[in-house]
Amino acid sequence: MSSSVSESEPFRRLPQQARSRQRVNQILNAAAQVFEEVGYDVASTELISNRAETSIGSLYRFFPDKSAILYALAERYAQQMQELAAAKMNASMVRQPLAQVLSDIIDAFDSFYTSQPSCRMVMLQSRVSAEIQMVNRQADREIVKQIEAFFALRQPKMPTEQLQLAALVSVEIAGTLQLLSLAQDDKRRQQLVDETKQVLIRYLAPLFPDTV
Amino acid sequence: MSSSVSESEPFRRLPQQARSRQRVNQILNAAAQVFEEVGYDVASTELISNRAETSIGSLYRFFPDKSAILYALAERYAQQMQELAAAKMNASMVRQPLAQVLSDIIDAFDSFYTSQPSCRMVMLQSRVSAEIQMVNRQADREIVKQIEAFFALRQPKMPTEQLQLAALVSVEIAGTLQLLSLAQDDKRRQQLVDETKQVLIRYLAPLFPDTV
Amino acid sequence: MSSSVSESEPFRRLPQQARSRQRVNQILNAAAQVFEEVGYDVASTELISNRAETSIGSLYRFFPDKSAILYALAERYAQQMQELAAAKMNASMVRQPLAQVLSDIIDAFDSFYTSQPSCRMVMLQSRVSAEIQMVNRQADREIVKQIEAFFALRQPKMPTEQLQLAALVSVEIAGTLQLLSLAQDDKRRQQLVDETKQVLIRYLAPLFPDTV
Amino acid sequence: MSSSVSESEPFRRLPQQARSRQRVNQILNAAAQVFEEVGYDVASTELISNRAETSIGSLYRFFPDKSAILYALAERYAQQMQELAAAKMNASMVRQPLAQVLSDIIDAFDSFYTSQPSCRMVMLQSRVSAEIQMVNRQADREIVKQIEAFFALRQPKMPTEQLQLAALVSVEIAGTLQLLSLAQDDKRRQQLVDETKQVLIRYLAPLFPDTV
DNA sequence: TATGAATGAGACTTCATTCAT
DNA sequence: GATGAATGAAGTCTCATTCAT
Repeated sequence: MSSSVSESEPFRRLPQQARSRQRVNQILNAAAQVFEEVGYDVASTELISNRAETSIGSLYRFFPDKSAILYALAERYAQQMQELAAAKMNASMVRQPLAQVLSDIIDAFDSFYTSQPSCRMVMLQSRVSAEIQMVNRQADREIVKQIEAFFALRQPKMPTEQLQLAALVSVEIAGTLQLLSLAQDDKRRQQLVDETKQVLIRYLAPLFPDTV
Repeated sequence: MSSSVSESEPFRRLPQQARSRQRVNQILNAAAQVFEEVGYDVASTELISNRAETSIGSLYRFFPDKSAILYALAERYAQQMQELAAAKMNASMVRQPLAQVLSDIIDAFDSFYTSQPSCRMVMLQSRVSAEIQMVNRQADREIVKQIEAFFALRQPKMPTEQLQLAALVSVEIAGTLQLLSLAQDDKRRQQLVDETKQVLIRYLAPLFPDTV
Repeated sequence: MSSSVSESEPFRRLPQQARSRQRVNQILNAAAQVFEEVGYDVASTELISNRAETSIGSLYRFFPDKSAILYALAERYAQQMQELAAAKMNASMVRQPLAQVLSDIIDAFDSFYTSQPSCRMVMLQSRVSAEIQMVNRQADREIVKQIEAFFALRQPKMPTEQLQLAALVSVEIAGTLQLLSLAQDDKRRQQLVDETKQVLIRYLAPLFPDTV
Repeated sequence: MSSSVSESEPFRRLPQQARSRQRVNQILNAAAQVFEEVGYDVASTELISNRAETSIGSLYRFFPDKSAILYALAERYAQQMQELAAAKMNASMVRQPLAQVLSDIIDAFDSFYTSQPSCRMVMLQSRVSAEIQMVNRQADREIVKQIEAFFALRQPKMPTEQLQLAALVSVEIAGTLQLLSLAQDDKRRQQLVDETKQVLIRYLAPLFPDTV
């Protein structure tokens, strides 16, 4: 079985891992599509593996069960968002006006969500599932921490607890309004994006009085 | 069939309706418990009917399928919340300071959620399910309209669209932060409740300059 | 409950029975319709009782279970056919040519079946059900006996066993071809009716050489 | 998926097909037994899969629902009968006396039915079910066509319509009498078999005057 | 390692039948 | 007697997961 191809393929050391990673991504991409199209509950593992052009057996090689796919997907999106946040909220932006930074990051997230239509459903569903299983998704915490760190740079004297709270509340607000905006038509979505900026600015301005 | 006995025995229908309503409530209460305990997906109609001390057949007499129970429950909660909002935001409160009204209503919702532990899960899950089925839950819209009307009383000159947007955004923010707060310990929850008030006041104050 | 109408209805002795009979007929008529429309298996007792404008409880007052309705219906049809056969095959027809008698009776049955569209399904289904339960429907036997008796009149010297066999075979043939004919369009049905006459004449002629 | 492995391992598909076919046959054989023992309605798919020593899931991999099993079984029997008819009624028998050919084929069918006790029930039930669903079973038509072709060989000048009618009527008569005979004890069954031959000979003789 | 046939627990649902009113 | 809500056994079928090839 394996002997018939043993000489024909030159490189095999690294590709092993690379192919696994590729396979995982195929599956995640397929799952993202399928979850978006029919919802998590209705999506069957068979449908996902078909869409990924793999077998169901391969799917289970990489994911212990169906929910693991959802979580991995949520993790992947969360990581991408974290990178986005990192790019827009790093130390070099500390001197920028807060309104500018917020506006930029919210626009960036809007672009991201818009270009990843499945993200919305994955986020919603993984949130509900995580709730039920009382799982605290690590990636979510990360982004909050990042923003907290950014806030700390701007207001070093503020107590950690308050920084944390502000970061958490900001992320939560931005998250829901974002999710809400994605269900609307384009005009309405833009309104909601703008309103999100307003909400956050007004909320945060008193906390960062000299850097707005 | 039902018309042929109309002259005799005036209250035959009524008791039946009452019993039906009671049965429906038994089932909804049981479902609320079960959904909270094990989550919507894991909850089986059999488990719900057992918990309701009814037969599975009776359950299916009143609800076409499991999701119908979820929606009915969400509807019931939504209606209760609507009544809560109506009580706290009626015309007689127009002259009260906005901060006061907001604080009261947020506290009221906090009490409500706290006393109805299943509400959170039901809201989360029905939101996700509704998303998938693109169902726009009427009850959700109602509460937004109510708040919009309240805002209109305080700022009659504001364009409808802006009123709408402010109401929607406010409801959405209060909703998530509430949901978030319920997952926390008591101290943290109180912090989040207070922060919710802050967020909304700061967001709404510029829109209602003379009535804060 | 029963006191409120006790004086208003004058006659009550006989009507008791008469009403029962009427109720039974309502149910049988409804069942005939429903069986024809959706088939025996799919027909639910609730649907039948609704169609009969009675309650399901009443239905079960008169029939111990669902199959009893089918059998009662089959019995009713069988009895009607028996009467038909009796009318067309009595002693006064012994001197008529056999071909004439056969033709008349087959036409009579054709009219009967055509006017009772549900008969076909009832006969088919009750036959299968009876097969399974190894029930020998009495009414079926009756009609065979009747024809046997008629044959005996025309050929007194023929052994009973042969008479029986001829009667059974004739009834069976006429039955299937009839049932087959009813599934065809009008022209084809007439062809089959005519062919049925041919088959039986040719089969029976040698048995009744001097009375064809 | 299936194309990417086409070059290696030439018989991967074949064994699978063979196993599938075997599995299908297991299920059909089990179903035949079960249908005969308890009747179609009472037979459950679970019972069938147990009897087939398979899982219910496998059963549903091959058959969409219970009725599909019945139809497949009916189809299988019909095909076997067709082959039987083909063997007994081919062109080489055209010069044989018709009485001989009929006798042979009726005996052959009698042996077939006797050796396949479930056949009777399946035929009866599938006929009723097909009636209800207005399905015209192809296999039934085939055998009629075959006999029609055989008749045409013997009487080329007879109009097609008459050939068709004669074939249909013959099949129908042989079918019922066969089915009837199977419900009888051995002696009676033989009588009915003989009588079936008589009926058909007398019916067909005038149509094929020079080849009886 | 990849495959996909096989598994079977368990979900949803129906409907014949009962029985309190 | 009549009613129809209630019952729950039993059915059909799905799908996450396993495992032989």
